[in-house]
Amino acid sequence: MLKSEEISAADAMDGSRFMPGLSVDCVIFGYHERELKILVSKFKKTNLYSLPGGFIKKNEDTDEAAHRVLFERTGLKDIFLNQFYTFGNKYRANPNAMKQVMQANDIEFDESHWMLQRFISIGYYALINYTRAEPKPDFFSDSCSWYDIDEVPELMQDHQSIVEKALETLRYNVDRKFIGANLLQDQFTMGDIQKLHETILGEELNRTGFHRKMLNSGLLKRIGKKKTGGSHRAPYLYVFHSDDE
Amino acid sequence: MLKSEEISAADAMDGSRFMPGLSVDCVIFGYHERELKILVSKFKKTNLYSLPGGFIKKNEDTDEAAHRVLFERTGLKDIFLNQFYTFGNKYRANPNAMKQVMQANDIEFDESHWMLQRFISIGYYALINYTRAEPKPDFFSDSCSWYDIDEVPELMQDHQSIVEKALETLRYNVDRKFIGANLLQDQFTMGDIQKLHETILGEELNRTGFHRKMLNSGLLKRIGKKKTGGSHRAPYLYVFHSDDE
DNA sequence: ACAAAAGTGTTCCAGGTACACCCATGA
DNA sequence: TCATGGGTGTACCTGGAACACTTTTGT
Repeated sequence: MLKSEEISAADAMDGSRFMPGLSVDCVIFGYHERELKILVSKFKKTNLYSLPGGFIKKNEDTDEAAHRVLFERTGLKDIFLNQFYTFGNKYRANPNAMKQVMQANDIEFDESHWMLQRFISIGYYALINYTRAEPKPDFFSDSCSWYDIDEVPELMQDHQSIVEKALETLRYNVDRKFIGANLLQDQFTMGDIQKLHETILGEELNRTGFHRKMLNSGLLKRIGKKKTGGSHRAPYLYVFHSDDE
Repeated sequence: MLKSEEISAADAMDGSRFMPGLSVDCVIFGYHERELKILVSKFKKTNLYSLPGGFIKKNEDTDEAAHRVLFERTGLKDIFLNQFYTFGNKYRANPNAMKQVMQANDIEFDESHWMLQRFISIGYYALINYTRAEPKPDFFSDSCSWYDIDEVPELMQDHQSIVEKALETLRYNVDRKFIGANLLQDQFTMGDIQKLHETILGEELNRTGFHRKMLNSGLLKRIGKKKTGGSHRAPYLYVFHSDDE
């Protein structure tokens, strides 16, 4: 079902379809069992790891390009996506890495190939539901998979600092935007949200204070009790208001 | 003294020097007599107004490009400059306006000229000292001058929304960053800062609360009294700490 | 002496933190 | 019935808003 959207080898190498010297890079966050994770791609037949990214079609908004990359990698649409910074250092070119990639894919190229030039990259971060995503590698990659945020392999170029800036932005926005609504299941307990926030921020939060702050924010709606849990009082379940009101 | 940095007609039109399809646009804020102002350029022999902007040289950081634009328009270096958003709507092209500009400058061009294509623009906002800037038009402009923020003429393309986003970011950051240090003179009274903040935010602030908040922030240093003022108690003068500590 | 604006003290309230206590549930 | 984690009440602290009062200057 994704086939129609997939980029073929010929398409991927046809620089004339894209805005030259420009790319989008996506820091795609997921959350599972108290771990914050991101998606990382590994280029075929190399040891090069990178963020999922792509180029911007000549008749495509940059936001559309980011959504397209996201869809191609995860199969998900209508995702929370946020532009956070544009990386325009003059040394942002990757000739050696890209040569390796093209050689590994038996692609002919010369020194002036467009993929060897300098790129300016627009950084987006996305929040997705870990259980719903089905990570898929692109044409150049043989894997696209989840890594715990502190176990990310060494990334090519400045992608490590892109991740850091994304994480910084996420932390900065954590109690200002609907973070949980995108990273959690539809129904969750107060403890679930608190654990999520603690994982993102990397620090423990006061339980009762957090509880009240969340309730006062008006974002949550209490719906019932859960029982399957362990040997303790069954907590309420909550949903985010925007779901149905 | 600026001559060596000025862009000549030939240079300005030589697209091969720049990253294609990319520009920086600068919202340059100044403050004078309780008015927040920005610099706006007017293209020669047209009625087109735009933000000061420029292209990114092939061997230049985007930040450097923004600083260069700023220097060329104001004669100032080491300016507070902040990237705030990248505008990548697919309709960001300006063929009609640019044709007018080129015709007005007797420049020959055809339909495929690089300046007629789609541009993605990286938005920066700058804070400068109104009294120190010496606004200078560029090659294509016959003026570059200050406009009160609510009396800005109609700007070409989406420049109006760039201004709005810059202002929004400025308001958001007003008590988080060293706003005053960049927009005020070296020495100022508490009333001066309060009036600046009120102007930026577009609302009145509690005098005593503001006073205390500023003192508690630890950013200010009290240095002495001023007397020249009107018929009232002489207020203290302050400087920003970073100036000499 | 009076008006004007600046500096400072006091009070009040909201939000956050901390602690305590009770509640419900499964082993 | 006990351990465990969830829900809620109360006390405290801090920072901002609001108000009053005092201080200093020029007219």
